[in-house]
Amino acid sequence: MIKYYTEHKKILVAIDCIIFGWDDGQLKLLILKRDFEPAMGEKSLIGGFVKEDESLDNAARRILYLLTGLSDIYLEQLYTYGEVLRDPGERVISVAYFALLKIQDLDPEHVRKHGAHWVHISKLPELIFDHNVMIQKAFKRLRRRAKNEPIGFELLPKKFTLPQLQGLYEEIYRKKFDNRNFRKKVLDMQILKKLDEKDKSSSKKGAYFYKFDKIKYDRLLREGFNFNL
Amino acid sequence: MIKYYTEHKKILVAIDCIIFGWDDGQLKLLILKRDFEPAMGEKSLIGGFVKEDESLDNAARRILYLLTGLSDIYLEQLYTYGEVLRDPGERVISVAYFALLKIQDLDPEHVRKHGAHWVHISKLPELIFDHNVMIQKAFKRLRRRAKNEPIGFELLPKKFTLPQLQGLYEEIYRKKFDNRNFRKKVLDMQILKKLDEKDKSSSKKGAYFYKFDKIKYDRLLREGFNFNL
DNA sequence: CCAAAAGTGTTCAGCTTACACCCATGA
DNA sequence: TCATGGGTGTAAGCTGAACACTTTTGG
Repeated sequence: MIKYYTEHKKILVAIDCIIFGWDDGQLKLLILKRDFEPAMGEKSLIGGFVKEDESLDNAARRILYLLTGLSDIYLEQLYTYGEVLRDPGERVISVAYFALLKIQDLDPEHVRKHGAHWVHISKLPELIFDHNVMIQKAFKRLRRRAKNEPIGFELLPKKFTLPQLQGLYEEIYRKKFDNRNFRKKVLDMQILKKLDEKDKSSSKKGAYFYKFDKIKYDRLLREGFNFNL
Repeated sequence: MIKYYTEHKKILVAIDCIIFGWDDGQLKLLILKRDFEPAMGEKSLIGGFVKEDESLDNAARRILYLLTGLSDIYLEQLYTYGEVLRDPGERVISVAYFALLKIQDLDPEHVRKHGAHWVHISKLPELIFDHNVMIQKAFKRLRRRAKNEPIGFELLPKKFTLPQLQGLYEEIYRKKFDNRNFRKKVLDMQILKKLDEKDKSSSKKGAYFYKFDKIKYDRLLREGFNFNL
């Protein structure tokens, strides 16, 4: 193969993943204790370097799979961080990815074995480099998406109750919603299937389970429908 | 300096700029005829490689300055394209930037000398690699921003008329707006200063010039105001 | 029987949209 | 004087926000 760009310098390219999960009524992030220099022992996002023969998206998927054992994670490129001195080890450009997963799909052992753990978004420690900045951006992206795309369902279990869904949104937007208005808006979209089953785990009366109806959602999309919460 | 990441491969990182301009009532893009291999002679976006000692943002500014002679351009990172085979010359990751400028600030000679020219967005030719995809994304970004941020004023001259502003928005959204509603909405935001001067170039009656009042806009922002059109 | 969470409708305000005519002026 | 583009107000519909009580049932 002829190389055309030989006069230009190459640069290390990394991936960092901001992974959101929803657990026990709380929005959490997956954080790692770094086991290599520089900054060994400090807290960081999950990351890795992009290989010569893989796309950015594939690199992100590989890194996520390595750490979670999951391959069907919601994944979206977030932003690329390229300050010259952002990594004290060497010049590294980092492409940040935004990921959502259902914590209950995860093998807790697998995660712990890799030194990762979940941290509530209000209790984030100081992370290395510009990782806290990345998280800020990811959180904004989460808010925008949650308003306009049905991505909340990527965090909840397949079967969820309306109080759970509302709790998730209240955590994402850090404010309370009126439950009558919230339920009305969600149900009016007609993208949820009500199940006969109830979740009795958090009340005596029990709350009906719902499922996100992706087929119907996709059909409505084609008809010009817009998700809006 | 100790190198920590020696086992990882480096990759070429490029910048590509999607540059919007507003001229003669039309939304245009700045396009280049490529003067190096591969794909010499084909049409492309303005681009270049990131140097070892410059940030991504600075690389984008450098490349824009080189081509336009301007340094106060609206500039925003758009997305990073990283398919392995996107550039047939070699593996290159490209960070796309989204830029807006006032065509009348530009020295037409300077631009022409570099082989660049403006193309109306509906008459875009086939560009190299994934550049057309980048433009699609940039156009979506433009639409989102134009709705929620006062970026239309980056494209218009300092003094502009309301019919001009409306024309710009109609071109961005490819649809007509009701002029009464449009004017009302814009003026209600109270971020335009009406001048005494009129533009008589496109009608006998003449249309009043306005200026975007950035000071006032910034003050309103701090008070929780949101631009919305 | 009672505590605790689930579920349910209506009203009002504000915003968006639709819509048509007069004004100023240069040619 | 007339053709051309600039400028103006109002009514109807829709959407978002506020608001309080009944239901269910395990303990």
